[in-house]
Amino acid sequence: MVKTGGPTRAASAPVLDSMDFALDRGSPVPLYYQLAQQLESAIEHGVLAPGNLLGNEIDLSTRLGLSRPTVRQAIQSLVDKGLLVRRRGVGTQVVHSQVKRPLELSSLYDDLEAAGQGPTTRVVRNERVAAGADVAAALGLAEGAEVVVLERLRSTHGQPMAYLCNYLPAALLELDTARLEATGLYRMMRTVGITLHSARQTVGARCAAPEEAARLDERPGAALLTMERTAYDDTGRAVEFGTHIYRASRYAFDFQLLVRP
Amino acid sequence: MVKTGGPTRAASAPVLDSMDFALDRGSPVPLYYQLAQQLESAIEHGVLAPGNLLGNEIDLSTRLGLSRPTVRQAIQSLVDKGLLVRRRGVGTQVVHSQVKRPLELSSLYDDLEAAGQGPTTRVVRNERVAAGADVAAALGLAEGAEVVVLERLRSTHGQPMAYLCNYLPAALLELDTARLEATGLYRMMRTVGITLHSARQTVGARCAAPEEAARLDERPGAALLTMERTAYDDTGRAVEFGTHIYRASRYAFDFQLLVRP
DNA sequence: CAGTGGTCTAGACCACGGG
DNA sequence: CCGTGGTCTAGACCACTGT
Repeated sequence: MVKTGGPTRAASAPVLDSMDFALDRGSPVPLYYQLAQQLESAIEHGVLAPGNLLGNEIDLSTRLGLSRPTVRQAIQSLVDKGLLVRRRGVGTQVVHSQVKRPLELSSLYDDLEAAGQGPTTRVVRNERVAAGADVAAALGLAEGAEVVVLERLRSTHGQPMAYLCNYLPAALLELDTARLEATGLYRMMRTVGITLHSARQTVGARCAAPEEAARLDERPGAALLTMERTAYDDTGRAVEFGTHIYRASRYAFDFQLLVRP
Repeated sequence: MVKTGGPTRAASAPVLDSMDFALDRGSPVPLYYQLAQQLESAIEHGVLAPGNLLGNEIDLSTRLGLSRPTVRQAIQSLVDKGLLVRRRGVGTQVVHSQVKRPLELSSLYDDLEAAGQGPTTRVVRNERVAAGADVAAALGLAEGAEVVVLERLRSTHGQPMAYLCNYLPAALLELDTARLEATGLYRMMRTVGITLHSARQTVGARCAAPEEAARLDERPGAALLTMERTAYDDTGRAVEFGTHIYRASRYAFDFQLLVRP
C-alpha cells in the first residue's frame, strides 16, 4: 500500500530517502538521540549537504519505524544546535554551511577543555584566605569567610598568554596543585560532582600596569583583554569567581551565537 | 514584604498547588507557551521562589486540563532558559536565583535593542563601494562585488562610546541614513524580511591608534575593545560583516551563558 | 519501596506557505 | 489547493532518586 508512489524527483529531492539509519532499541541511548547523532554525522560528513531537504516528518517516522514525536524530538535538537532550519509549508533543510563546528560558547570551554591539553598551566598561588568584600559578594558568602585563592599562569609555546585569578568557597573541594596543573579546574569540579549550570561574564579591556606587564612578558601600557566571571552550579550556589587577564596580542575570544526567535 | 512564617518552606509543599493559571484555548498563542509565560512571570515576581518545587507533571497536567506532553513542553522551554532545573526522582525546581534576567546573549542584542533607544547614533559614512578581499571573503562574495559600507559613531550622554564599521551586500536592502539613525540596523533588516540565524564573533583588544583615538575622544594608546562579527540569515547567506571598536573605559561586554549537559 | 522525570506511541486537528 | 511543520491528546513503560 505504498501510496506515496515514487516521490517525483524535484530539484530538491530528499537525499534522506536513500539513507539508512541504525537504530538500536536495546541501547540505553534514547532513540531520538541516536537519530540526532546520525543526522548530525551525516551533515558533518557532507552526506546531507547544505540546503538539502530532510523530507517530511511523517514519511521519515514510518520509514524509521518511529513515532512522529520521536522524530521531531531528534530534529528539534539539531534545530536548537543551529544545524537545521524548519519552515512551515516548505520543509526541514540543512542550514547553509557556516555553522559546522559550534565552537561551543565562548571561553568557558576553552578553559574547560584546554586545561591539561595543549597549554601549560603553572599554579602561582594556592592558599586559603579570608574573603574580601568583593569576593564575598560575588560568591554569596559572608565577608571574611574562608575561600581558596588560586592564581595561575597559562602559557602556550613557551609564551605566557593569560593570568588567571580564581576564588572558590573553601568548603567546596580540595585543590591539589599538581592535579590542577594537569587536569584543569572545571574538570576537577566535575569529578567531585559539581555540575556547572550557568555563568555570568564581563569582558573588557585595559592597559597593562607595570606589574601585570611583567607577569605576562608584555610592555607596560600594552592592551590586555580582561574577563570577570562568576559560575554557578545547578543548585544556584556560586562555585567560582575569577578575574582573568589575557594578552590581547596573543588571544581573542572567538564564539558563535544563535539568534532565538 | 509579607513573610510566610518560617524562612525555609517545606520542600514537600509545592507552592504551585495554590496557583491558578488562565489558559485561553481560543487564543492563537499555543497553550504550552501561555503556561510557560505565566510560570516565568510567577518566577520573576517571586511567587515561585528559588528552590521551590513545581510539583509533578502528572498532577499539574490534570489540574490544568492539559496533557502531560504539553505541560512538559512548557517546562522544558523554561529549563532551556535556565530558569528551572529538573532532576529525576526529585522534581522540578526553580533555579536558585542569579539567573533572573538572561540579558540575552552578548552584544548582538544590545546593538539590536539599544539602536534607536537610549544611545545616539550618527551615520558618518554610507555609500556603495567595491568589496576588498577581506570583506568579500567574510560575506562570501566575489572580490570587487558591490557592498554598502556603513560607519557609525554611537554615543551615550553626549560621549562617544563606540565606532561601528559594517559591510553589507548592496543588493540586500536600501539603507536610508535618517532611518538608520532612528531605527538601527538589525531592526531595518527584520522589516525587510531578513531573519537572523547565527553570528560569529571575535572579541579582542588593542591600543588606540591616533586616528581611532581622535574619533572616540580618547588619548592615543588607550585600551580599546574590538569586535569583529559576521552575521548570517536563516538561509545561510552572510548578511553583515562588521568591525567595531569600543572605548574600554566606557564599555564592556556583559553576558550570561548556560552550560548544556 | 514509591515517586519523579525520561522516553515513546499512534493517532488528531490547525496554521501557514507555495503553486 | 495540497503539503508542510506546529500543536495537542491520552495513554504506556522505563530509569533514576530518595527513604
